[in-house]
Amino acid sequence: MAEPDTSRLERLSGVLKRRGVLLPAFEIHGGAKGLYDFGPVGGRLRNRVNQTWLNHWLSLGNIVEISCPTVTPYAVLEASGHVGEFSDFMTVCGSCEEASRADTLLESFHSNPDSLTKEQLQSLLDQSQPPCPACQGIEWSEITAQNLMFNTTIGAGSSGRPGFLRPETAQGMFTSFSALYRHNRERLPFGAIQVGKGYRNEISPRQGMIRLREFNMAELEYFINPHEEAGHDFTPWSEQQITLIADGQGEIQMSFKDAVEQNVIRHATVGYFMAQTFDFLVKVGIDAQRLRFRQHEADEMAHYASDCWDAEIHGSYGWVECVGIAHRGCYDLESHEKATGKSLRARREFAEPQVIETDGWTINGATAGPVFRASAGAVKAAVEALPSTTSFPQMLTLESGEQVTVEPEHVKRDQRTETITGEWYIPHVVEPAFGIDRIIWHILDHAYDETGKDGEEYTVMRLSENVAPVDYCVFPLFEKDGMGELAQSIHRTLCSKQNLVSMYDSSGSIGRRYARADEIGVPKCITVDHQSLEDQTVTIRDRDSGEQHRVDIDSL
RNA sequence: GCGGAUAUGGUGUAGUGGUAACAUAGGAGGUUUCCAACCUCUUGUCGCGGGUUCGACUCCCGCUAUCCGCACCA
Repeated sequence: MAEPDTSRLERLSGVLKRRGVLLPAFEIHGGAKGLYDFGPVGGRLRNRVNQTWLNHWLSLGNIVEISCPTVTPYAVLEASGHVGEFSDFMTVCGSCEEASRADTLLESFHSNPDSLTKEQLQSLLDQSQPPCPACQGIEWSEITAQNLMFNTTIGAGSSGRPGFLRPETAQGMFTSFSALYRHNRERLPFGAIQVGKGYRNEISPRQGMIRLREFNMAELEYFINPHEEAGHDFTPWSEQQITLIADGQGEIQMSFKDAVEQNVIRHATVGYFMAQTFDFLVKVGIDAQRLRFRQHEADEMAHYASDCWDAEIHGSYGWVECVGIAHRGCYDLESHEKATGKSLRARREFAEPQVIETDGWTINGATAGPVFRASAGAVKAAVEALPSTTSFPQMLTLESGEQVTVEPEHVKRDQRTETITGEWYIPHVVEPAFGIDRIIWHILDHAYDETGKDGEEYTVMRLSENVAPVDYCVFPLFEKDGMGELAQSIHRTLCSKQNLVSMYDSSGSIGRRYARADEIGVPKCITVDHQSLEDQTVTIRDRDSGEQHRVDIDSL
């Protein structure tokens, strides 16, 4: 692997800033850490990547797009576990003032300090006095909770409710489950996708686009019935060898199909979405040779997850996690169900209806109720536990220890046959979560090519046509004899077409204009020359080959 | 969050206690029959806030941001 080339990184960042792709946000006010603008070129690029992502998943046929608020009530994120998970308990060294995480300090004093409450951590810290990793001091300040989510108040004054800016889009998909389930005619599997902003108040954002405080994310929540075999078709990827870093096996090369069959990938749906993710990333211009999937080790995974893989892309910052694909079990829906008491379940019918025969006794409410009053419920439970052969009157000892005599008129025979045709279950979820900014960074990183054209420095952004921010540049060879007017009219015709962006450029020599177009990755340049005026044809130049061919204006 | 370095046109750099230079880029015009050519004209800059000083881009302090280590990264 090549050494990180920092000067290439600097030149790339320079191009991105100069050409309006990525810029530090609010720079005239001094800038803000971890916040970036997508400029006039980058904004379009981001949109194209988002659109390609949406189309990629919508094409599967059972996936719908939704959009949920970024402002999220406290209770939602408390139920999801984020309030707990996103809090770090910090303590500060008394001698060198270095801040440390309390659970990290206490790792050698407890098997799982992450699971302790703030109070437990405090008392363990006081007892064990771990040395400061920076200065070996053992004096520690009181533990404080630091939350990595942005706090806000929803509403004003005393009626305001606490809330957060969402740290991920996923919770909206879970809280909307009932609407999604109904929309999908109450049939699983189905998925919901959403692209949008997420927020994490990182202590120390670094490395440009890699760790941001506000970021673009795209998530799919795919709801499945755990009682059903997944049955995915992996033949489209059968020739494709993928680099996998499997838990305990190191780096291996194999196809998705083999990985699933050999249980390296532990769930077929996870494998299927890994394959789909691979296709998406290649589609938007990620170099397949610099893409790998890394499995989370057992202790790295959230406790409820059964398998989790990260798609990692190699670029100027080394290998960076850009997509996480996790089998989350029923954790999320169950958490919201517990917190709200609302059912977030799907129905499955049994292959064979279950017949339950009941033969026993129950109380006659009209007679037993007035007699036993407050104990009537307990009497009912005791009577229903009796075998059908019991005869009355009968002395019973209730759970409370109270003794009662149940007379024949207090009871009636209960003989029923119940047929249960199915059950309500909590669906399982497979979640591919994409860090769009990180992917865009790597698209640019992989596309950025410094060629030594005629011994001079020359840069080309070899962006995929699927995501290129500008589709066409239209140039008049010279702005005279009507060439400018013809080029303008072609430019406007192209712009009026859906999902097409064209740029008109007439300043500077033709070579300079090609160079400008190459630098922002315009795939095709159209040039109007003298011949165009005579026979209504133009030349089209291909960015990567530099070759030109002549076509009719009407065929554009 | 801690330590170190840095901050000058759009970009990359030079430089000075008396308000700034070079390259490149941008605009207008000219020239040119297709890959950053050339000529003329032109636009635009000392991160922010204090202090010292007659005067601060320059010296001092604070802040912010960037880069590099350390720590952190569900």
